[in-house]
Amino acid sequence: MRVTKAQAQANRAHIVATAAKLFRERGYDGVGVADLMGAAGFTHGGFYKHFPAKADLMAEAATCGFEQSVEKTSALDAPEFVRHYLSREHRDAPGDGCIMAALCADAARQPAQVKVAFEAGIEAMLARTGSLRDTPDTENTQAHRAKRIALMAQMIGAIMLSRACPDESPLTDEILDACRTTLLSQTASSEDPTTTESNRDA
Amino acid sequence: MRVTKAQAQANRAHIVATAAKLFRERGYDGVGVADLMGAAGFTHGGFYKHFPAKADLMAEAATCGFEQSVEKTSALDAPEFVRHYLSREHRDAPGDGCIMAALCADAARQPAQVKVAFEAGIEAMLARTGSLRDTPDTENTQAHRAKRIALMAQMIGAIMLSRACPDESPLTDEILDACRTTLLSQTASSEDPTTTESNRDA
DNA sequence: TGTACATCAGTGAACGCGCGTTCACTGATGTAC
DNA sequence: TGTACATCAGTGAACGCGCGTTCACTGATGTAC
Repeated sequence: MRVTKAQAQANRAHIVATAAKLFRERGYDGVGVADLMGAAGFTHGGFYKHFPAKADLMAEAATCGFEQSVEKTSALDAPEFVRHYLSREHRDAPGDGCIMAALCADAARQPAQVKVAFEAGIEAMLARTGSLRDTPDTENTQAHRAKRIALMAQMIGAIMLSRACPDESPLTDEILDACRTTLLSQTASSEDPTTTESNRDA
Repeated sequence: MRVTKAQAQANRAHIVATAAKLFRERGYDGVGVADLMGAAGFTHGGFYKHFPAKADLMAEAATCGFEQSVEKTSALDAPEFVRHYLSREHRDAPGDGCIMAALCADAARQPAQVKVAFEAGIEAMLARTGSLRDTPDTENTQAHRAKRIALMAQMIGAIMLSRACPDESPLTDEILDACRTTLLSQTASSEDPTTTESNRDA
């Protein structure tokens, strides 16, 4: 049953991408190796032809997840980014959403290789928020870096809090709305006031 | 080996408190029933004399964790709260820290009873941040509730991001410092400018 | 280009282990008289 | 207050199960001649 070198490489990438999604949906402990390989269309035994251990896949899947996020974000300006991030769609689809909002608590309890991947990914996301569409070059300074960190922390915290509430709880939407309104009024105060406050959709 | 009714009640409370700490340190999946009962000074078999299942303890431990947080916070004013929450001490001691920062990602994947406990706890914490020491009554309005939600989200996100970085990474401190500085300059802009910016200790 | 052999991606049974939960048992506590 | 019996908190062995990982095996791919 040997397979082309190119095919093997593609299969490996497919396993990583599948893991990146499943881990975000169910957490690192919520996805077994057999689960994962089945979802990717293989049997579990082959796993160790690609990865020394599950923890190594966690680290690679994290890197993959950050790359996806950076890519998805690349065409947005700052208010679009906030609205997209703090949408109900994002909250309800962790598997396709931000890896930080889904897994950073899990990552904190994982071995070094996973945390190193998170550190690099967080740096990449910070760089990305510093170069969103229409961002003036003056914002790419050390002083504004602190503000971007605070922005990211708030959005991640909002999604996580929102997800921790029962689906039918009014709090779950209120948290997203409150943070979106707060952030947009801060952002837009220096430019276009029409895009703030009243915008409560996705 | 039967035990006084009062003693049994005390033992039960001790198990819940032990769980509240261990869950925050290692996550719900990181603490087994035998682990937990051992840490509380019992053997595992007795667990089911107190709780129908592990998930029920998770919910009770969550309620207990929120109560602890509300209590600890009761004597602080707003800047003290921010400084305390975003300290290195808090980041490095999740077992004694905020349950939201430690477990809200885990809670999002747990059964309804756990998420209901989180919802109630989040409400309680929101009420608490609305009545910190020296808070003017004017802040206890619907409009300020949104700001308090945004504040909480940011602080929770900051601790989680910080914990996801490797211990020796410069990012882990930078995240706390950036969020503390940003929040204190917002808070203090309307009162005392001397307590802002330069304060980089716990 | 054709043949012979080594490689190795993927298979599926098997491993030891720890998990949540159950159960028969113990013996001090609580209760009924 | 004293006695007889029921209750039940806590014990520790046992349950089935799914976990991460290992291994002998397969057979198409890659390579050496």
